[in-house]
Amino acid sequence: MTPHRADDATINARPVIHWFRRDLRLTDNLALAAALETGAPVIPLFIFDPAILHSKRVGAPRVAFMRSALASLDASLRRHGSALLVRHGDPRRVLPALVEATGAQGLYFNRDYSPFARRRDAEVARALPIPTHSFDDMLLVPPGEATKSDGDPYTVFTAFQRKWLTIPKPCPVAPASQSGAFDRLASVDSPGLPTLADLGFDTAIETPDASEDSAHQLLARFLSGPIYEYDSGRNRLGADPDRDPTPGSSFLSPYFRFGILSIREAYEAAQAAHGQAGDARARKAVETWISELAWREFYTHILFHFPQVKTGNFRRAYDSVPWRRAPADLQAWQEGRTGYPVVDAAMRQLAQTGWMPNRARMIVASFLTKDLLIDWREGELHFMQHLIDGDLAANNGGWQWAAGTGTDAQPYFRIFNPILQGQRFDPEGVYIRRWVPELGDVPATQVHTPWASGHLPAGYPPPVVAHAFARERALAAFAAARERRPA
DNA sequence: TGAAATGTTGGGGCG
DNA sequence: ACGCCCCAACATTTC
Repeated sequence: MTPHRADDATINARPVIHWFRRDLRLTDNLALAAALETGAPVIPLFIFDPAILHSKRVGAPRVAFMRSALASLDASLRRHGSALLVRHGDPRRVLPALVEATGAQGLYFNRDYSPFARRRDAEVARALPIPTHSFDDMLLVPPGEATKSDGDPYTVFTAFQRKWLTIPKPCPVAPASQSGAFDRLASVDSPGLPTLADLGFDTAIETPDASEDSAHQLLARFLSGPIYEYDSGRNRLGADPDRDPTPGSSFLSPYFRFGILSIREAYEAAQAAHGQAGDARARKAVETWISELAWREFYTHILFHFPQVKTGNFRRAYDSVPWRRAPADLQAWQEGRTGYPVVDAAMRQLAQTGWMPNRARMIVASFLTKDLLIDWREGELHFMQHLIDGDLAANNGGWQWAAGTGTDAQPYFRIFNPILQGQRFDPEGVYIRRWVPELGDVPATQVHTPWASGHLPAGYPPPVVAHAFARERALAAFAAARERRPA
């Protein structure tokens, strides 16, 4: 390392700020690395924005998970002789004040492509007297870089992915080049993190540890075997999380959501796994997992190019679907009391853990939008309030896909049968019994249709609606909407 | 990353 | 042995 010269010290006296947002890690963080490379002291900053914290889409589970990530980040920074500087308020006011107080000469952050964040960041840049430096860190391919030959964004996933796969992906920042650079972190006098109660959330579920180490452990375990069976494993709802915490899913989504794990690192690791796969089937499984990364990028691009999907159907043909206002049914779904065991198991897992496997998400989304004919926005909101990985773009995309209203959505007549889905993906009823204790003694032959035995176990409700009836009702409602306004 | 309805085929029971 | 029917198993179409 080159010794500092005196004039460097003078130049470098004025610090720069790294503003952490959805990149809560020190490893392979583009904006942070760039800030450190300036040679100036780097002030690591996080801002709790009440506008986000108190929005109806934000719930205690995700805030608790994020707080865990911040605590871990703060601890890491303290090991480097620094600390996370925490501020509360509107960044458009907090940042100018902080720049004034510290004499900072630059602001560094990684881009967030959501409509809210883009507007905020533009206004922040306008409000500051110093240059801002932003980076494409969150995605392997940023919005605008995977478009059709005429420049239009893709709205069909398979076409998007074909293109996405051909685009060279960035490599992780070499860790060695950074390790010494952490010496540049400014010493920060921070009172420490607010508690959940300080942030206005009284109770919260127990969340997974949100440290970078935990993310790396999950990734390593997933790569050690499950990734080679991912395409079937992700559908096994009943795998035992005590014996195998990452049975079929990677469980990395909450870590990607907050940038606790670098997407470049994960992609590079998956590419390596692909090269080491034993046979074509294993290679295909790895490709399936990589395509989930592509889905994440696809939906981020979709929200970027079509911000109106946040509140409206991507396919306007379904604008007149007569969604039912059925508060009791909605509540039964939210609380896992629909009388359909696999639906109830999944909804209770969500309430208790803040997470669900993707298969379960598809099942409960189909049930809400098709069987109950309740507006996908209700489901999207509930998911955002409970999911620790809740992300506007991915969640919205997933819900509109399930409802049939989205980009490249499944056709409206694809209606999941909650009994068959349970039998297929939880054949022994292990998943159901884990989350629905009332069904603990029901044998596998009855566990998906507990009403069929003639007497329901105490405390477990009869089906909220008969699936065969509900299916016909949904088909008629969607078909009528299409007829009123063809696609 | 559907499910149900409808169509086709072929084995086997039976008169 | 033959024709008839039933129906499981699979394929195709429809929503």
